[in-house]
Amino acid sequence: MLNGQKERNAPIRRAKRVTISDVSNALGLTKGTVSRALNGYPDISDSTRNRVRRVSEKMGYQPLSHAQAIKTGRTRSLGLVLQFGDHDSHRPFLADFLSGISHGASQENWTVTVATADSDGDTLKTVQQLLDERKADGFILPRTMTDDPRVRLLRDASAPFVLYGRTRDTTDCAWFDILGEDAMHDAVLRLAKQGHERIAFVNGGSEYYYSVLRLQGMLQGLKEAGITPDPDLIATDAVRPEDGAAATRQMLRLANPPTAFVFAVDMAALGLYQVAAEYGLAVGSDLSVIAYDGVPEGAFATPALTTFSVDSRQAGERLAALLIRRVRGEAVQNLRETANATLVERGSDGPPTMTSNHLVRVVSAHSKKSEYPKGGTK
Amino acid sequence: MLNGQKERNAPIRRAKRVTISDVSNALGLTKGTVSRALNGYPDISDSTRNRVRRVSEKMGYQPLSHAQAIKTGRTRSLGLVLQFGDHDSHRPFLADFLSGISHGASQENWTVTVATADSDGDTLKTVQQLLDERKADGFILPRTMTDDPRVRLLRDASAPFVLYGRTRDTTDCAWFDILGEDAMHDAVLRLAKQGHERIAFVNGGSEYYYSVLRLQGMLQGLKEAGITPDPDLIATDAVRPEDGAAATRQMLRLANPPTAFVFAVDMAALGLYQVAAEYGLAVGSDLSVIAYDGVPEGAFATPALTTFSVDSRQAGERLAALLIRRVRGEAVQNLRETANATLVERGSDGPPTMTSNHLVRVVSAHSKKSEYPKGGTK
DNA sequence: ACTGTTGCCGAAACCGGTTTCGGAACCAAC
DNA sequence: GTTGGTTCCGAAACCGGTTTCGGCAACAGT
Repeated sequence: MLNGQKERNAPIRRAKRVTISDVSNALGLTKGTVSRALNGYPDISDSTRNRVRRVSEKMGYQPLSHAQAIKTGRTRSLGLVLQFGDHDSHRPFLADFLSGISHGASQENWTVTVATADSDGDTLKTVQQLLDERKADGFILPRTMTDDPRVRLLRDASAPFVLYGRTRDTTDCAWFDILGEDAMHDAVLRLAKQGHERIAFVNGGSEYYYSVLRLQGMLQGLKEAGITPDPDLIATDAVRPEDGAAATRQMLRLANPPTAFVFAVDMAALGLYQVAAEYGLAVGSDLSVIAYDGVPEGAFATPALTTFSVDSRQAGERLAALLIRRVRGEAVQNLRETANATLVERGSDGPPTMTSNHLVRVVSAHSKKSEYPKGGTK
Repeated sequence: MLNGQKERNAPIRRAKRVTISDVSNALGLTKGTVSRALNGYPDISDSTRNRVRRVSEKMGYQPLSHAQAIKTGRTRSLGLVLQFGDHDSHRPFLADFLSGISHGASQENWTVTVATADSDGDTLKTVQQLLDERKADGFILPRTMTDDPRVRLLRDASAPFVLYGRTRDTTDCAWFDILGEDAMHDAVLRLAKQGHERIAFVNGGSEYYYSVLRLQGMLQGLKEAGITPDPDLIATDAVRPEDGAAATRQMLRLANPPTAFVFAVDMAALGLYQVAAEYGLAVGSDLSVIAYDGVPEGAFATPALTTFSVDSRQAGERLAALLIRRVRGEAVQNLRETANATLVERGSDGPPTMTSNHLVRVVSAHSKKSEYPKGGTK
């Protein structure tokens, strides 16, 4: 679609910039020479190069990125396509994440172009468009899936990108990721040490690769704690409170319910609180829960949610740095970093106050009771 | 600072685009003519113009914004500089807000460039830089202050901008805003109707213009309810839970404490919950509270916070549309829109269970008691 | 029939950079 | 004193558009 007809624009009066010609005139050189000097071409003598650098710095010369782009195709801007859909995904971290990206970008005098989409297809379309319009030189891909169509698209277009998260096929992939598997592992061991023997795991969206990893970490933790995994105590695809509540409810109705829960996602874990209230169970004693993400909402729950918090700002900053290096041609093998989530100990976990056997009686008692009155939360 | 030397770039293989020359060749016209035809110059015959439009559409021609920018100075991108500082400001709404902006921008084939800053000075510097580098044709200014330096900067540079919020000096200002004053007014009347007679108001950051407006709305509400305002029941600069807690605590210790609170900011209102727990007061009955913003955290408090929710996505979308029209030269007088917040009735308000006199006894009893044990929240 | 207008388009300059190409100057070697 | 090879810079083309200017053809006026 062409942008319509009579789009007559108002003039923007802006301070006139110092151009490369200004610099070259001041130096008595041609603009071609100045350009080559500044861009590190080898056929410029050191003395001239230094002279050019000094003068252009003094004159405050800054090349106009879109003027360079016309020849180079590069804009010095990184693209970020956020997909907001059904569940709130990265909503809570967004501010920090963006702040980190922007900070990392501006370090190198780059900018950030963001766009949003509301479906996978929409996201791909948007990425493609940004690429076509040269509005982004490369992309940061948050929330990577096990098999990610964005990766396929960009790989095929041989356009630079960097993942926030990992993925199955790592060909051409650079990434930054938090070791969620380690966090899950630690969470299980912590609960086991507190005396829990029935530990449930409620995983996040199964399309995301982090789910694969976190499950692995959890299972490894169980193994080290000497607990045999029980398939009934593993749920998937819980990302919203409702999902978490459903999973919790189902597991509590087992003949041998868990006394502790590990959630792969904070927001899902918040659903447990609601179910606990329904059954009259105290979170942090009757029922323990540890989750992952560090969303602000967790701090406002009572008791506050023990969680593994990720530093989204750092993630953003590292991703920006990595992507810039990627655009500049560095090999992906050098561009893979990880970091750890940090445990925030709060009040939602602790030694169990009842055994699984005791718990099952409380739950069933409540179930019978609530068949008559319309079981309220209060 | 010049971007260093040997920044040798990797080639990006990208689908080759159809350029204006391709189109002009196909038509047997010069590229100048094609350009003028597409951009609505009057010296092109209707028949030619239509022919050009048809063919370029069929060929999928899309002008490269940075190629146009080199001559026009415009990139078709709107700038958004987010300031994250001390308190979390727009953190919770950011996702929706961005989504709205991005959506509004892409409607007209524009893009969004975002940057972040962590102080007022930093923000101004960033805006200036984006302007200098032509990375943004105009700016969306969220959280406008009564006297906003960003407005002064952009006004002086005669660069287009649009406010999210209003400000004192409206010269050259276009805006979109939510009528927070109406919300505050309605909140007061609602509480008054429930039977409250002592109604406190805890305002937000006093540098923001919304505080001026919301206070006005609140006072108007009191007036209509026939309640004389009490200066002791008005606090300011509460934007975080701690701030709200402090204000609440102070007012509860008055000889004649309020039974209801209106908060200008949700996050501050969450602090009241903590203080209520300290004093053993039940929110929603012993103490009523209504706030404003609609942050997700409010839904997770118990009881859930009654609040006036703002549609940030809509705000973003409208702002983008307004800014684009502004860049295209439309007069600011046509570019001023407002909308209303919508009341979300939840459990944090209701008829008072005690009079102010009764309340004061509960509070003082608790104060004495808590001098001995180390007063815990639990 | 001669002269102004007007409508419409081509030609060419321009925007601010990058990149290719060629040649002048200098040096060393034979 | 040629020749050959480097080193280093100027000249000019180029990128993909926009905008100014001028001129040709058609039309109207007298």
